[in-house]
Amino acid sequence: MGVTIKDIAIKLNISKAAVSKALNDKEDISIELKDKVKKTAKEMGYSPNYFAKKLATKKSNTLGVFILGKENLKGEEYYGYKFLDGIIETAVSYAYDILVFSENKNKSYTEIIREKMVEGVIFIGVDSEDKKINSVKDLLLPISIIDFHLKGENISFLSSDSYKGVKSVIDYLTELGHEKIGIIIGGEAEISKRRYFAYKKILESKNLFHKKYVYEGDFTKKSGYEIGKRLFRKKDRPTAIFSVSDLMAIGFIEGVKANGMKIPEDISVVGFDNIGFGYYSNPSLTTVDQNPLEIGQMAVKYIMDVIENKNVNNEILIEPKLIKRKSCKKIK
Amino acid sequence: MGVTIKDIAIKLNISKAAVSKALNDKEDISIELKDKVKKTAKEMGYSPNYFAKKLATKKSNTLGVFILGKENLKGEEYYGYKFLDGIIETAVSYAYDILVFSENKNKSYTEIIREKMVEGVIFIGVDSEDKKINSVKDLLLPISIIDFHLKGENISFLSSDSYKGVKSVIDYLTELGHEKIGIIIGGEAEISKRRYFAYKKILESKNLFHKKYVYEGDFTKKSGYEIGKRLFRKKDRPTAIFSVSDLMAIGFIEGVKANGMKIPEDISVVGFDNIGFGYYSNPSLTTVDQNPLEIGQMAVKYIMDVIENKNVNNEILIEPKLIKRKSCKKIK
DNA sequence: TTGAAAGCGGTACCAT
DNA sequence: ATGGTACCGCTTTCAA
Repeated sequence: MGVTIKDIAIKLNISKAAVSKALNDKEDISIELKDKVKKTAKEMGYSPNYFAKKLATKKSNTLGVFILGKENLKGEEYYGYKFLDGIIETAVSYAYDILVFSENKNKSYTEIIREKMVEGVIFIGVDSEDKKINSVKDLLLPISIIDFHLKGENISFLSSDSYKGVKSVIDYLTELGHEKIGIIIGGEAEISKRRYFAYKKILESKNLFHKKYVYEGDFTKKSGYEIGKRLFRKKDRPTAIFSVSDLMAIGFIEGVKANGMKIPEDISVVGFDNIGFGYYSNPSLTTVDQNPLEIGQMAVKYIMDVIENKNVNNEILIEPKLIKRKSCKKIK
Repeated sequence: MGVTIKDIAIKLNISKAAVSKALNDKEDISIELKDKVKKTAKEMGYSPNYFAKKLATKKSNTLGVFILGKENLKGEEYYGYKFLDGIIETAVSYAYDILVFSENKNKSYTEIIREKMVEGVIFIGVDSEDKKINSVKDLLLPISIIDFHLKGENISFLSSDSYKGVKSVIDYLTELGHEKIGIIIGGEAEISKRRYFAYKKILESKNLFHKKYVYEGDFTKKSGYEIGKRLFRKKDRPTAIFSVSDLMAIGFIEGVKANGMKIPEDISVVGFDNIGFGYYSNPSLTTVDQNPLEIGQMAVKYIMDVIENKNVNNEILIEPKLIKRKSCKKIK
């Protein structure tokens, strides 16, 4: 099996070198020969042997993707796969292949990377306690890490831009006429704090921040529910609520409805994360999508830019997307 | 960069051949030399060049995975990625690499497969209208296709076993004392029909089947809700409901609760699919997990079995797993 | 513009 | 048990 350039060379009675050059569109070869070679290559069903090519050129044209952190979840969906679409799509556009790896007890990240000869690596789902990750610094390969900070020569950090995400929420709500905008936070979690700070800063700049509209949950749906339920009794209620997570937002909606109030008629609500169920909740949930597609795309682009010696920024924040659904209403 | 076997050979003053044999644990080489070679290889930081090896042996040790059908979804989660865990894990255990591909306008499946020289291919998310898939028959490679039938030499069909899944539901409910077990079906959808037939067959064998307990939804959450809401008025109600999908089950629960009835006190409910939100619903939803992990594992195993010339079965049905949560109650 | 030949880093056959 | 060497399929330098 397998037609090789040698076969083509013999058939056309020319040299292997000429065939190779023709097939690779090199300059120093006549157009006529190029066409002839390409034509017969197609006729003969030629398909290049990538391993021979890679051996000769010492370029693997391959990126590695480590998909980690799946064992820490209980029943929840694994978020990490969402980046894969953007990664594959972009890699293909650069004619790169994607090799996927997972946790491996027997081999270190470095060993795997070296063995497979990838030209760049993307890490998804790195655990904050992961010590082994440090060793990849020595590789000097371009590396993109999603949602995890690691300082190093050609290492980038990618994440969605919390500030812009929150800003899009507040802008949207103010456009709809809301001025009393509450927030449901999630305790001390890093991610909750970041979103809360953005919220506070933005509202303060508009003189709309009020401590009394800050409600403290704990990232569970139940905590959102309780807040929604208690809301009924308050005399001074916000007209809109921004929940730092979709799950609490959905709990909140249920809690509010449990008292006979209506969403969005009585209060508008916006979540954050764009979990699958928000699409089906009642009403469907307006939320912020972290834009994992673009994060994946940029992870690849960073690596390509390093390979092509372009200037790069090691801190890449992606603008999240506001997904407008039915849980918000224009007032006034 | 890159220590090669030649470097090792020079250092130890032996031949490349000896080094190669030692590193590959061949029989015809002394143990002493083996140890010595391995030791210095490690010292020198040797890492094999996989491309050279693959070129020489003509074995790629690589599997390709096509991840398809992502553009047909609106807001829902993409299910296909769930198979990836099992695929990667199993491939690693066979020392195979995984190359992932996606839709590609410019190249056919066959072209990609041939170019990348994979030894086997797994298809995820093949569209039922996909004509191009037929061409892969000519490849004669071992191919595993999840949830899609394609007849061919070394082509396997993998899916979860609907019958066993439904059986585990009914068995569980009868164990809990239920005899009036209703079902919410989803119209004419293939998947709904399969589950309904299993339900009917199993209940009939126990003389528990009654047409009046069959409720017709349409796979939307809303349809489940309506059924739940109407249930209140019926004089003869089932004590348990099996919904052919989680989404309808969750809608049903909401509908039932809207009338002040309680789950699972007034009626037990079981879903199917194990969507992420079932874990958070109130009460959390007992459901059937299709066991995508094992499907992924078996997809790889099939390919390996073909490669190793073992006997294989081209129709692989995986036993789903019943996930017991809080939406069912023992009666009597 | 074309071709001969060396080399990429291994493997494997055949001698020794 | 160890080594010499051809070869896997392609690229690339240098000469023609």
